[in-house]
Amino acid sequence: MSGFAEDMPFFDEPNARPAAPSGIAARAMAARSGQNSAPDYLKGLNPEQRLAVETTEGPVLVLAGAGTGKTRVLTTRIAHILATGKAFSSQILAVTFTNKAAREMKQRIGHLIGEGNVEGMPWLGTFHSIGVKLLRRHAELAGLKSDFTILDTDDVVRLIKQLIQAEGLDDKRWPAKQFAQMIDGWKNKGLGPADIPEGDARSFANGKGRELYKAYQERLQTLNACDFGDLLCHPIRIFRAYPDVLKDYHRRFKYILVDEYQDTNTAQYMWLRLLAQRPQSSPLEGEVPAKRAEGVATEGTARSSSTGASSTAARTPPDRASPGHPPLKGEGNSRPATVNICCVGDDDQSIYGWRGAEVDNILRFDKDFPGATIIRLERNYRSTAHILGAASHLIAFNEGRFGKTLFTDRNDPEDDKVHVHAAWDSEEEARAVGETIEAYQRQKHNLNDMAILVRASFQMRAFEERFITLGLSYRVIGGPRFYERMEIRDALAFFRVVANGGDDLAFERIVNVPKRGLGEATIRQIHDTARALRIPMLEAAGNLAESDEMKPKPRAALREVAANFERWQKALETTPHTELAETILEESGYTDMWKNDRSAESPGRLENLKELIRSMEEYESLRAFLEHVALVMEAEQSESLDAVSIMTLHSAKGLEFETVFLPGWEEGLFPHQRALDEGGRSGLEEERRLAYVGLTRAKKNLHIWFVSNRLIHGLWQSTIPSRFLDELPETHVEVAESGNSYGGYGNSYGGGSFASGRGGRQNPYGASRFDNIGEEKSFSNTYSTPGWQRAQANRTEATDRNWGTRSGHQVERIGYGETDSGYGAGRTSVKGRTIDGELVAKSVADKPSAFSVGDRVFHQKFGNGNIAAIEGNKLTIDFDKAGQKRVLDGFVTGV
DNA sequence: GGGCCCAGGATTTTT
DNA sequence: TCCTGGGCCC
Repeated sequence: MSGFAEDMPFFDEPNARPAAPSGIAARAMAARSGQNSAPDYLKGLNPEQRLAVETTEGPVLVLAGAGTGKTRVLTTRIAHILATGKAFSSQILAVTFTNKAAREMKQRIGHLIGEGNVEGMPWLGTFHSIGVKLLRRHAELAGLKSDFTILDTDDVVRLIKQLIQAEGLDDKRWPAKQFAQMIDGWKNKGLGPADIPEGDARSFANGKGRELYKAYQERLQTLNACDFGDLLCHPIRIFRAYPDVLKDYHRRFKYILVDEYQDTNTAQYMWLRLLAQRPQSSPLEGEVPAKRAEGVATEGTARSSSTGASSTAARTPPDRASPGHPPLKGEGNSRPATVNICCVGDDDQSIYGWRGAEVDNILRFDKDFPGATIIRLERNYRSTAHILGAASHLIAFNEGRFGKTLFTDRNDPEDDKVHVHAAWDSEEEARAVGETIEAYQRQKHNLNDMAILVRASFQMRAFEERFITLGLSYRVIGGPRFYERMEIRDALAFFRVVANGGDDLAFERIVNVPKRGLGEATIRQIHDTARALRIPMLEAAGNLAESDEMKPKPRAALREVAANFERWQKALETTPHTELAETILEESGYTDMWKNDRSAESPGRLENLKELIRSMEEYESLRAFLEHVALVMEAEQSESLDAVSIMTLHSAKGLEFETVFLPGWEEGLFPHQRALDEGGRSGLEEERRLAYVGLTRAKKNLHIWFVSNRLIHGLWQSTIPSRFLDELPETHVEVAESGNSYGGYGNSYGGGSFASGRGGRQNPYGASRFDNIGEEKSFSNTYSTPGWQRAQANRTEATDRNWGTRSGHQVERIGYGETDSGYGAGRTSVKGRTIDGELVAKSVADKPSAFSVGDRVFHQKFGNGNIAAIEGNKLTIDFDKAGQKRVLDGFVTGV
């Protein structure tokens, strides 16, 4: 990564001299078709976008900054390839990460070239959906049948738990969930049981990690099932072991496009490389519009005749290209040995490293694909100059990046600077954000145009609570997904068994739902019988029901279950699937179960079940629906309501809003402590990219908040403003006077960086690994300024107050009235705060309370009340108005 | 099988 | 502090 600096001149090349060979070709072509009568779909593209669209041959990396028209380029590029007859839609492989992105692309291509023409595009989809498609065609090469089932995380965990128990291991000491994550991690890297590092193998299950992984894969095979990772790993293995198969796809795919390339993990990378590499590419390939019948995508893909023999040959290490390979630019017309692959992404928006994404993939694109054209899209159509200025300045603190600078032509002196606000605590923060939103609302802004983007979901609650009291409509995006709800998964399990009697995991899930008195013992018996006879559990249950090995009660229950499924399976052929689904839920007693349930959630669950049935209507058959569900774990949100969106920064990627609120910019929360502890410097850089993503979501108005006190795990902790605030450029930022100021009557902040001006960075408190990262260059003087030294000298538990006063003279009004005493930092409980694992703020939480039961006290938020109980410094108080609450004694005063 | 109690965990998330 | 999941008892 450090090598990038030297390579920089090359990276700048495409912009400096856009007329790379392929560019010339593209231009020539455009000229031929008449420059002035350029097709409609090319109109309105800027020169870089157009270059990205028209450079169809050879490897191309499009570095598309936030808001620079990435999707537009991708879709127009496809439209262009189709419209110019370079390939049929069935010869284009276009991969995305999410179904949403795939859907959007399909739609937009449709708009460009007419709906009728897109219907092809059979190979536009997510990595996983394309993986399934490949695997269904060649299942037998992976030891599966083509109707294999796809397990979700829940199934996987249950299965692993069984295996751990079968090994005679303590499933508490070795949690199945953890192992499932390990397997996932290995599969993200494309590693099979034989490939995993010895250390990894030893670290789990008393050194049995490898055997367990192997056992897991074997079990999947007997179940004729795959997990998500396998959808990529199996095809990789097949491609490696059966060159004929791979070659067939080489012939098929003339153009490969990849969206969000910075998010690819190693397995996805390997998969792409296999498809993209053309060892003996024909000189004509990709140039002659294929008018042969082959293009019509007959399903009869050449299959290797040698079935079985599931290959273990592919034990080669990850397919990385030699890093030292110099870029072969300007090699005239010689065609690189790779397909026409176009990857679009933004290294600055790589925020999924923690789940296996390798930013490195995008950073070494030109090494992997020598002769690559790199095109930067830096013209931003989304945000104001202030927002872009702030974002660019911040992201420049990262080292491992290509380096782009977004710019805009927009220059409206009316545009607001980025607002930074301080608040006392998270409630105050929520209140202030609420007020700001209402102020915007009064100016006729739509709630739909506003979003609150948080780092961690626990932050959402304060906003929700506040908005409920205000009567402000909001919608939470993300959270528990529809298909992850218990009732939905149960229902799906019934359907899965009906569609595929061999789906043991689904069978186990619902065999005793609703309760039929089939306890663990019975289930074990079914399990054992099934294993012994190598038959599905459903079948084993049927056999047992007819034998006399069972006690009468479970026997009757089993008989009923078996009869039910038999009946439903028959009905599958004759009954419309939505109708059948309803019947199943009725006859199994599942709907009744929830109808009889008196808990608060049951009406919602019944509603969800109805919704499930409704959503099935869009699919042709039960099987088609199940396939969809396995791959699409999302539920559509209704857009009709005008509401503020609340979501995590992660789920905000790719979205944009007129007005964006970014609360919680405090050390420990953002950047998140765990990211720092576990990810070190790259962890910090990823957090910074997350901040960058957050900033660049805003079109016009951007408000950042930090608080001095946050309730974490039930204890109030004093906090320090995020280092990212220091990394915002003064010229584009305005520090608001008070928490709820709006539209900026606050005076501009003139005291240098947040760090030096406010003192109290983390540095004073302990040795930090991160002290000299990123900021060192710009703020190398930070720690020697008089301000910092003063701060260090003054550093006491009352830091909060310093923050307060720093953020404006009106701090008092952040509280409610003249409240220094009530919130006196001296009595505020400060839970031990760690920096790099070191306890830096001594806990004062265990001092006994000075109050006694029955005392009349006053609390800033809850008003007057009487102390009902005391536990150390925690008081239970019956408030006159607010009811009974537990508060820390530092927050109340005697009356 | 249901309810109670205690321990442990409490970023981010797609497929 | 608050929620979840699992163990244990009736």
